[in-house]
Amino acid sequence: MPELPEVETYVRELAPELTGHRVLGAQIHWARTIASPDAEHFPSLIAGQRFATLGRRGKYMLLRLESGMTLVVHLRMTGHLRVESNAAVIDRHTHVIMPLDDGRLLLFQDPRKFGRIWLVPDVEEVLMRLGPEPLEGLFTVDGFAIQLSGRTASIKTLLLDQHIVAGVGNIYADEALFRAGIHPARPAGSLSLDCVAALHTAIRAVLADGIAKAGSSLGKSGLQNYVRPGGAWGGFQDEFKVFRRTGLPCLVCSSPVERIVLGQRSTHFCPACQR
DNA sequence: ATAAGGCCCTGACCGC
DNA sequence: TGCGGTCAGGGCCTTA
Repeated sequence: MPELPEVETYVRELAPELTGHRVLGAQIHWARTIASPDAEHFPSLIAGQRFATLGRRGKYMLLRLESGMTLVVHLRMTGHLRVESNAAVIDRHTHVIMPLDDGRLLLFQDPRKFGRIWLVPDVEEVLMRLGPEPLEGLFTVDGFAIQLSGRTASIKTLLLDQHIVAGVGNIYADEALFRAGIHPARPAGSLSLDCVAALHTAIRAVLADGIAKAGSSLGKSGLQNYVRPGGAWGGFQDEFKVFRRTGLPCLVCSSPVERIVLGQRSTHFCPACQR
């Protein structure tokens, strides 16, 4: 599941492939992938546009075009954006095909069909509700504490709320809570300022480590798995302390890692280290 | 405004 | 081997 580190890896590795190249058009095989404009108008609008710079906001990829418009891509659960020379990789999960000016193909593939693509003049149309970037200066301990104060929902649930902080998903939420020593079911408003500060530090550290390892590949088969744009696996799954380690000994204290469900999401934690 | 639940989707996995 | 049922899960929508 692509979260901030996985999307950042995509952006870094796709940028040299796409920058300066022109899109010739688009074939759309699953109309709902195109969120804006509609699938009918998308191909003529993207045709002829040249990629300028690539960026990221939360879990959204921003492919900026020389025209000033931006191609925004959200991979959701199982989306893949890749550049291929060989049309043989086109399969029934390939929902958008964008030929490039040098004969290569920019492909959007997604077995689960949750991923979305926008082509917009102003990215704020898509991103306006997102909270601060966790690795940038606007994400502060004080601001984070204000967002959590008075909230009765579990801290795990609120870490997944993109309005509070952008880019954290299930993997990095569990790992950050472990690093901060906080029980995921704690009501968010019950955390002391010290706890909030520790969590703030842990979120930044775990995301930075995830980026350094090029994201987390979970070992599921085929397109179900996150892989880097060139097909290589990420490496952060080898650093997990609790995520999908249910029943295995905590790497710090040897207590069995537990799994609970919070906000309809699997949640993993060490009952001894996190209270 | 907040919290909780449903929905979109389909491959993988499980039990029989 | 084959088959039906269940699960995962980000973001958005509805309901209370």
